[in-house]
Amino acid sequence: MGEAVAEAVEPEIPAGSRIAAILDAAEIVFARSGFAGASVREIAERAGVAQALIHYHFKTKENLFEAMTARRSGEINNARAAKLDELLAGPETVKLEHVVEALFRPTIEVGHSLAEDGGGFSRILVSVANSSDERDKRLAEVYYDPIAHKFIDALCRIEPGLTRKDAVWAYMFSIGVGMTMMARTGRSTRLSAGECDDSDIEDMLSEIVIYVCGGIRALIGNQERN
Amino acid sequence: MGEAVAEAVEPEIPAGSRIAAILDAAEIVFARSGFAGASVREIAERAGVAQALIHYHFKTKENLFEAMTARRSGEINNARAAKLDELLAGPETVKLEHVVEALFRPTIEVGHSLAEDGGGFSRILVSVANSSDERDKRLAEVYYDPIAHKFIDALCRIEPGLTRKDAVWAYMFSIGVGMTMMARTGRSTRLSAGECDDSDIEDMLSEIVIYVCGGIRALIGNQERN
DNA sequence: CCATACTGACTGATCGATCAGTCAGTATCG
DNA sequence: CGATACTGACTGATCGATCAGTCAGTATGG
Repeated sequence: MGEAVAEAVEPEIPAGSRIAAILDAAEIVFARSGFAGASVREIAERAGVAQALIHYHFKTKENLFEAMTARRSGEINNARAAKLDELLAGPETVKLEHVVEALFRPTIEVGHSLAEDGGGFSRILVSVANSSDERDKRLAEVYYDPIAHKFIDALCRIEPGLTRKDAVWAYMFSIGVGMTMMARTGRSTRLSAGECDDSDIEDMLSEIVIYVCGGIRALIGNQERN
Repeated sequence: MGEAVAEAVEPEIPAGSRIAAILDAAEIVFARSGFAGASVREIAERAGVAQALIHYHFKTKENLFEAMTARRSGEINNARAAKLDELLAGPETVKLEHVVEALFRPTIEVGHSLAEDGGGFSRILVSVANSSDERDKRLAEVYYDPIAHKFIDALCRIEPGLTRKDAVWAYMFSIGVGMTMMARTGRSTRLSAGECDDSDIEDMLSEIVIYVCGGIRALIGNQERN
């Protein structure tokens, strides 16, 4: 099948437009305050537009939130899919470590742009992924389930000892580990007196890859335990 | 030093009291709507008390949130500490699997009470743990850092090959995996067409223990990689 | 000339918090 | 004993602030 996957709703967003300014502002404000805690007023102020313009373009606060989510999710998942396809298309055997890196690296590289403290869309992604709220669950399903299936399929293919069930658990748990990285709470820095710096992306990512691959491999050959 | 650790602020909460009713209601409403999304009015209504009574007892919405958090966190971490101390006090060598279970089981057993859909305090814990909000960060630090240090120390003791730095990463990543379990989004069920049921606590917990122990062990002997 | 982009002024609803005041119980004192 | 003083628990009413959303009208550019 083709390559375009998750857009078709977004009719392109001119980079310098007021719409892009609104989405940028929304990303920062929603990241800091969450959906309920954010106000359309503050987003408008930060974007330098009238509040009514937001309602003119997006109609509701919920639509704005979804548009902002869709924009970054498209970026992230296109990059993820490209990396994964490249790995799977190659002639040599695929290392689990490379798949895991394809899963995580685009998320942090896209997610940590904007927002002065480096935690822009990442923070939103964390709360959406962990929320039981109906809106957030729908967004996770629409924008992240397709890529999840791709990675689960890849896990099954490169690790034939992994049952489908354990591959799904492996994926879910690994995403959970990734959330630690995305949340950027500074807790690891505090708990380690500075040794584990969660703003040092490369260091954290290398540790995560080791841990996650170890976890996934531990699930292989697990089918007779049930 | 003594044994009492995290209370001393709470002057006991009579089980059948109105205060307990308010805390129960707060737990349900905050779990569903988050801090900003919840309203003191709704909590009062669910508790069957006047809204003003909540302000009489707790002064502010923030104080109410903290009191509710403190109550359950005390339950959870007392149970965690008891299980861990019991393991470490025994004569035989401590298995990593048992430490991991001591970390997670109290969390789900306490956290999944109340709230019709089984996701009561768990949901609050997830959002607090992953939030970059100052209030949530303070709560995590006050109520969860002490027990975190206990478990990190235990990891270092039973797995001498683990550096302190990697033990902190191991702890952080493992908590991240646990969050997957606490969030109860139903996503694993959806992604697996029913095979991975995140409301089947025992099944999920046994998978998590395998994955987390595999991840932690993969970090052992990692010091020369940097 | 007309659609698209955009705005200031506004609305009704709802928010957390505060208020004066009620009421049952309890200690104090003659 | 009974009157007085005082307490904590609790409430209905209401405060000002803020919320998302609406609308009539203006500017602009093809």
